[in-house]
Amino acid sequence: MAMNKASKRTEQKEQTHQRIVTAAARQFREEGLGGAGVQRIMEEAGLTHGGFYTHFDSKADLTAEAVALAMKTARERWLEGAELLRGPEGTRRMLEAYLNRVHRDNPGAGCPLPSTSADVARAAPAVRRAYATELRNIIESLERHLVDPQDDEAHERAVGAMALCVGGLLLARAVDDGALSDDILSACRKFGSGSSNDREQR
Amino acid sequence: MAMNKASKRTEQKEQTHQRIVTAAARQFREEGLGGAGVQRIMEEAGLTHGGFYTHFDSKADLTAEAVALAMKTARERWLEGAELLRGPEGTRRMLEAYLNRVHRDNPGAGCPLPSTSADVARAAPAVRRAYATELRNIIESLERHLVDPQDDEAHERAVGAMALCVGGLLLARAVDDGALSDDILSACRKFGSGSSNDREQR
DNA sequence: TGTACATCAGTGAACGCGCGTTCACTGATGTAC
DNA sequence: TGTACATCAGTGAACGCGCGTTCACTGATGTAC
Repeated sequence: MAMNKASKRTEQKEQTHQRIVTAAARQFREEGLGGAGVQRIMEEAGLTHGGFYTHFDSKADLTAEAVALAMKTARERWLEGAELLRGPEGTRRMLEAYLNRVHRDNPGAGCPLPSTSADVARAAPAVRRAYATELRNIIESLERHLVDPQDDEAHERAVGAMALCVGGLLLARAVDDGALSDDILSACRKFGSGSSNDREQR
Repeated sequence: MAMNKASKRTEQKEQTHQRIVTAAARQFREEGLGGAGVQRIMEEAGLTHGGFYTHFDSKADLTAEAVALAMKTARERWLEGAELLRGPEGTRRMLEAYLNRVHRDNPGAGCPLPSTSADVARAAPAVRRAYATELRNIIESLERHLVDPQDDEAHERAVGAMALCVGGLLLARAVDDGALSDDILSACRKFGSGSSNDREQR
C-alpha cells in the first residue's frame, strides 16, 4: 500500500525524534530554554549535534515540542488520582502533591510551568502558541476533575490553585536556604487549603 | 581630613555605578538574567562595555546588586499604601495592585520575582544569597503591614498571597492570548480575595 | 535469489556571532610643592 | 598662584568560548529488476 509508510527506517526515525524531545524536555526544565543547548540535548539522546536538523527546522521548533510534551506529562500527573482529588479536600491534596520537597528538588522531572514560563514569555511565537494551548488543557482538566462538581467558582479555584502552586514552587526553588524554602512550601499549602475548605474546616 | 573621601571623583563614580545597576535591574527583568548582556547594560548606562570591570568584579556581582535593588523597589511598592491595605480587605487590594494589566505588560518596571526567580535558582551563590535576604524582607514586611494584626495566620497569608501574585503574573505573561491572560489575572484575584475574606463576604 | 542502485538518518568539521572578560591606553581631575 | 606629577574612570580593541546553524560525507537500509 502506498499509504503504509511505517517502514523500519521511519519507525526508527520516529523513536530517535522522541528521544531528542524527551531529553530536551528534561534539560529545558533543569537549565531553562536558553540554558540548554542543541549539542548537549543531542548528546543526551545519544547522537551528534549535526543530525539535529534532519529532525527539526530550528531550536524553536524543538522547544515548542518539548514544552508541549512536558506540559502534557504535568497535566497527567496533576490528574493522576482525579477521583481521589474530588470533593472539599481535593484542593488540599492537589497542593500537597505539588508543593513538596521531592518536586522542588527534581525540576527536570517535574512541572515545566515554574521552570520555563518566564522564558516562554520571551520565546518564539511557535513556543508561545504551544504553551497557551497546553495551559488551556491543564486549566480545563483541573476545572473538570479537581474541584467540587457543584462549585460555582470551579474556574477560579482551578486557575488560582494552579498559580499558587507555580508561584510557591518557583520561590521555594530560588531561595538558597532550606528552612525558608520549606517554610514557603508549607505556608502556600496552608494558604490554598484554607481558601477551598473554610466551610468544612471551621 | 583624610577620612573625607567624598571628592568629586568618588561621587561621580558612585552615580555611574548606580546608573549601571539601575539599567541592569530593568534589563534583567525584561530579558532574564541570561538574556541581558554586559554590553547592552553599559550602553543603556551611557558607557562602553570595557569600563564595566572598574565597577564590578564579574557579571554575577552586578546581578546580585541589581536583583537586590529591584526587590527593594518591589517591596516598597508592595507596602506603598500599607495602612490602606490593612484589615479584611487588605489582601484583596494587594492582589488588585499586583495582578493587573499594567504590571503584566511592563515587566521591566515591575516586580522581579516572576521574571527572574527561575534564573536565580540556577545563578551564582552571591545572587542567590542576595535574593533570599531580600525575599525574607519582603515576607516580613507583608506579614507586618498587609494583614490583620490579630491574624494568627498572618505568615501563611503573607507568603501565600505573594506566591499567588507571582505565579499568576508569571502565567499571565507566558500565554500568547490576551483573553486567556486577562482571565488568569482575574481568576487569581478572586481566588486569593476569597481566601482572606470568607468570613466577611459570606 | 542475487546484484546494482537510490535513499536518507546520522557524522563531524566548519561558519559567523555574541558572550564575559582582559588590557594597554587616554585624558580629565586632584594633589604636592 | 602656577607648574609637574599621580590617580583612575572610562575607552576601544582583542581574547577564548559556546551558541545555533550549515554542509559535504558515510554507510546501513530498502527497492528494482
